[in-house]
Amino acid sequence: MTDRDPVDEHVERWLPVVPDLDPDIEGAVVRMSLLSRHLREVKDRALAALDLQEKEYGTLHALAGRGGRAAPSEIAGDLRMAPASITARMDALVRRGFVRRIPSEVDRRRIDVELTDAGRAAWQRAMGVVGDEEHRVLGVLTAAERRVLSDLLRRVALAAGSPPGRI
Amino acid sequence: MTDRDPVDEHVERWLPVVPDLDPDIEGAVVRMSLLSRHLREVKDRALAALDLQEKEYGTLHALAGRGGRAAPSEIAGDLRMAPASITARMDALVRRGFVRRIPSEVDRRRIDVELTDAGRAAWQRAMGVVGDEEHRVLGVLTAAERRVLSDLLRRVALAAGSPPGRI
DNA sequence: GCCGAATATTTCGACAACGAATATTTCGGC
DNA sequence: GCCGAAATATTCGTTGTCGAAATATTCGGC
Repeated sequence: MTDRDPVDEHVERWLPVVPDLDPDIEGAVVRMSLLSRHLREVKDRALAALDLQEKEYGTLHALAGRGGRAAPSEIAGDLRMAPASITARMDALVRRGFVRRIPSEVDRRRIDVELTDAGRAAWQRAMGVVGDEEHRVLGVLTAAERRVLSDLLRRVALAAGSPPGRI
Repeated sequence: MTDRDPVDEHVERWLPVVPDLDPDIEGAVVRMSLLSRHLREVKDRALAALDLQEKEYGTLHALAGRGGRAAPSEIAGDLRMAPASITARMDALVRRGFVRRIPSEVDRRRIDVELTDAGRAAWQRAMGVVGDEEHRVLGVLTAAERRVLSDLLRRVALAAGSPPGRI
C-alpha cells in the first residue's frame, strides 16, 4: 500500500488521548491545510525566478480574470480580501509599471485599475510557471484520481457553502 | 449528478483564455485553499462561544500534544511558525492563566511552557467544538468517501514532501 | 433641485507574523 | 579549564492585513 506521512504519525499520537478522533477527517483537514500552504510556497519560489511575488501574481491574475480592468473592490472580492488591502497591492504594481489607475468616466467614486502591456506580459509569463507547479504537485495522481479528488472536494465545498472568490 | 460550485464557474470562465488549464487540478487546488480557510473561520466562530480564539486553541492544542509541557521552539515547529512568534502567543495565554513559564532545570537556555489546570480545561472544552465543526463540514461525505479523500491527499502530500508540523 | 442614505476608495491605527539581531547558556575541541 | 560555535528565547523593525473613520460621489424620495 501507500506509505505513511507525518499526518499519520500525528493522528496515531493523538488517538490514545482523543479516542473519538476520526483519522480520515483529521487527515483530510490537516493535509488540505498543509498542501495549500505548500503550494503557495513552491509557487512563490518558482515565481521568484521571474522576479514576481505570489501575491503580485495573484493580483495580476485576478485583474486579468476581469478582462484586464476592474474596480479595486471587485478584485478584493475575488481575492477574498478587504478592499482597504488592495490599495497597497495596487500601489506596488503601479510602481512596477504593471498596472495603472484610471478614474471611471461613468462613476467618479470609482478609480478602476487596468493592466498595462507590461503587466499583461508579466502575468502571461508567470501563468505557465504557476500551472507547472500545480501540475507537478498534483501529478502523482492519475487523471482519474484527480477527478475523484476534485469531485469529492466540490461536494464538501458545496455543503460548506464556502462563498465564491479566490480565483 | 452533483451540483456545480463557484470554482466550476471560475474554471469555465478561464478555460477559453487558458486552454491547457486542467479543470481537475485547478478545481482541487482552489477548493483545498477555500475549504481550509472556511474551516478556520467556522472554528473561530464556534470557539468564540467559549471565549477562545482559533489561534489560542491551536497553541493550547499543540502544547497538549506535547504532554502539556514543551519548549517554545518545539511549539513553533509544530505550528510551522517562527519561534519569535510564539513569545507573544504565550504571553497572551499566560495573561489568561492558561499557561505558565517554567525555566528548565537541565538547560537554563530553555524556558518551558506548561499548561495550567485552567488551560487544560479550556482546551478540553474547545476540542469537542472543533471536532464537531470538522465533522459537520466533512460529514457530507460517507465514511468510505472520506477514506478515499484522505488517502488521495496523503499520496499528494507524500510526493510534495510537505514537511511535518501543524498538528 | 435638495438632502440623507448608500457606495467606493483611501487613510489611519492596531495587530500578528516574520527575519535579523541580541543576550544568555551549553557544548566540543584543545 | 577555556574559547569559539551552536542553541535558545527574546527584542526590534518591517510587512501585510484588517476594521473603522474619513472623503468624495451617486442615488432616491420629496
